[in-house]
Amino acid sequence: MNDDTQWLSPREQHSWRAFIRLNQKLFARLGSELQTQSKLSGADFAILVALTDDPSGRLRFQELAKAIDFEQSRLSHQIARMIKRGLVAREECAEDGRGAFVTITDQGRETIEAAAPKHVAAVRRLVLDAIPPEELDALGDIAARILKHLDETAP
Amino acid sequence: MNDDTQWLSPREQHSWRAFIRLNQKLFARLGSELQTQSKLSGADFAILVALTDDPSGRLRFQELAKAIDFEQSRLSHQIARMIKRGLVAREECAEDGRGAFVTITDQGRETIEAAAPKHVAAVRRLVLDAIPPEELDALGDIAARILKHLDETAP
DNA sequence: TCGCAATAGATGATGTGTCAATAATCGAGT
DNA sequence: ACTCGATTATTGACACATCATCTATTGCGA
Repeated sequence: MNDDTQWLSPREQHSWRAFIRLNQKLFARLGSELQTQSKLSGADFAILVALTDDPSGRLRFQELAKAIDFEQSRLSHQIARMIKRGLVAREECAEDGRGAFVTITDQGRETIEAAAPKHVAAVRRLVLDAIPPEELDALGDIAARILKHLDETAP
Repeated sequence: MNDDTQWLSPREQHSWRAFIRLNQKLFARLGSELQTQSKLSGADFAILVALTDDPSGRLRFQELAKAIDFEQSRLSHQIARMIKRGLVAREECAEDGRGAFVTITDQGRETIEAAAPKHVAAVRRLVLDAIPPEELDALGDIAARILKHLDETAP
């Protein structure tokens, strides 16, 4: 192994591993609470929130995909499953014969309205209660910084 | 909706959403680079690293599961797939008739030794280059704090 | 208006994660 | 020595993600 590799320093490694581990545990935990309390996956939740955020309660596939950062195909499968469960519906698009809207159903609305408070409570209990507001701000700043960098180093 | 819910303040929401989004994007990106450069999933990588970390290159399922924070069943499926690809092997355990070891194969070793430098480079390029060392430390501290809280609030 | 690249979305194959149920073995207490 | 609960790992079913491929439509330029 032609070793000009810049391995992580112990300090770097320590922080990086903590970060990785946090992500695995935290999102596993949040996902599992969502699942047992509200029968929703994280993806379900994100989609229902995005649809609720829009005044008309409906979005084109592309818009929705962009809003929650899903790939086209992932979204297509996801929506197919959600239609089967009655959470959303497909609606043909008049102006563009190829396109379609995704709309939230009444059942979808009820579901998200019941789920959201529980989810917020979980976030508060698991994360916000663990760190003071300044640190949350710091976390947000760092996240935003890395995100920006990621977008600049676009694939 | 009986609303005594403590919704997130705009400030909280801002930080929290950035954090979520970071996780989705960053790990998707790292995973996809790992996949295309080294034909490994994040799980494959974690397992090979854990096995390499151990001097004997072999671990009991339980130890391995604990080391990388996998559930039993997930690990079992994962190892089954990796055996099929020749990256690891199963070895019966003499002292405990129930148990088994997972050992890294030569091919597994070659694979991880080729993959690791590329992965480290990706972490450096995508993350460490985006933030100064103090912020990485801060990130590590916050992550550790939340992790500790998560373990205390055990499920 | 014809031709064709680009766009919108669907689909099937495959790999991955989770849950519930199962089977084998261990070990502590009787 | 026996029994029974705990531990160790596997399995099958299903939800989810990704990739490559496919179809239909649009819209642009010759």
